[in-house]
Amino acid sequence: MHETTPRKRGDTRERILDAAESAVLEKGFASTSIDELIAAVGVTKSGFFYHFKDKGELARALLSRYVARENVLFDELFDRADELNEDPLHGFLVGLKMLAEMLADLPNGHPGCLVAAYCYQDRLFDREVRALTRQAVLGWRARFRKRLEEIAARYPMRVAVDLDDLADMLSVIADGGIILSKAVHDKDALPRQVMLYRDFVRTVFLGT
Amino acid sequence: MHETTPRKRGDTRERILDAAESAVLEKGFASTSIDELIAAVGVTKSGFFYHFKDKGELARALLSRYVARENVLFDELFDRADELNEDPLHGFLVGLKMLAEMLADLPNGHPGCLVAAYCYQDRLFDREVRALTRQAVLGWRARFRKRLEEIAARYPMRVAVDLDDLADMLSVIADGGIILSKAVHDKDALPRQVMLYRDFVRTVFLGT
DNA sequence: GTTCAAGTGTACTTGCGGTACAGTTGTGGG
DNA sequence: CCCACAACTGTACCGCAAGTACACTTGAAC
Repeated sequence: MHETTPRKRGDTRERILDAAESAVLEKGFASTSIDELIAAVGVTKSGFFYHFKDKGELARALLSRYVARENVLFDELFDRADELNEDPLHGFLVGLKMLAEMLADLPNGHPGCLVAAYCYQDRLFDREVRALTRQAVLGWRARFRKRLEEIAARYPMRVAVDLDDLADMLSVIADGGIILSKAVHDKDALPRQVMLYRDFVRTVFLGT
Repeated sequence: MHETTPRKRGDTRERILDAAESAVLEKGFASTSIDELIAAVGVTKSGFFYHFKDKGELARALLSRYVARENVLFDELFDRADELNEDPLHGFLVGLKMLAEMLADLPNGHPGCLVAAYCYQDRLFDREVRALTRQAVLGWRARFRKRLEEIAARYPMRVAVDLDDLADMLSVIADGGIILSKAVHDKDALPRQVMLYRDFVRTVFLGT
């Protein structure tokens, strides 16, 4: 009855990561101070360094957790969409609509993509972190490419596009849409862009 | 024969901005130290503070210059495309192709978008800077929406999309494509995404 | 009732961002 | 010719944050 045996209440480590994630997305990694994190969490500096040997280890842990969570989220969302739909195209279109609705339901808009944040500060990080961001994006490409191949096996392509590019386009729309939403202070801009991507996918396989 | 009367050779201020721009795009604003900028340019700290009263003023000047340059670039590129083509749709499609080619010709890939970098560090900046990023993105929306309206006046829309969203999508593709390119270390990913956007625009107005 | 994970407390070093301000230099105008 | 001004240089300083070191405490599990 143990396995991990955390401690009394909600892992301090996780709460440090929570505080760090939102701070990094608002101000960047360099200007997120350890002092502010420990103040937010209510732990001492020694407590912080007990969990992370230095700031670099925090960066790695933050990104790993983020990527793992995103993958779980995509798994659940598109699996759920597929349960409602036999056809791979309509399953994907339903999944995209669910994604847009989920994004629209976020009360303060999407907080930001850590991979994007890290890309714009990549000289701060070691090769391990850079490899992780690369693998994350390539993982999303592989994930969506697989789905697009299943669709292309049943539907003729009305517009000649490369499936890797079309798969990448969803990450591109997500990251670009987040920036758009943040820049114009319109949280609905991101879900609208996802729906536009959905229109494109539908048109590619079903025509106009 | 003066007007601005700079000084002997190439404005120091411009060279500071050059150094700052590439540093900010690689490491973020906070971790771009004034010391590294003055070392790169060959000026003293006092020299720096002669041109910028503090780091915030550097941030403002950097962004203003960036946005102004981007606008000039878009003006020139799409004006040139229109000269080659009477039709607004084909002019836009030619412009997008020229944009993709220009991006593909960058030897080290696109260095990054300052607006995107600032969005992911926006708590570092004052309201003036945030207003500038907002106006920049809204300006791009207005620019491309105007072109899309000219197209829509002559071509029926085969796919029902909002023109503001379709206009925004180009900024989204650019910013997201830059992140994709940086993340996977493939400089050609960005121009391919621009071409994919072009495919979408063509399909919206010409069908499959 | 001891052991171990999960911390606390205190003290210190280093480096950077930023401030302040007086002094210097080259060039063009009167 | 020299003076004014833009464009710097030199020096000195402050406060904050990252990171180090290490001795100590506490609560739960076995």
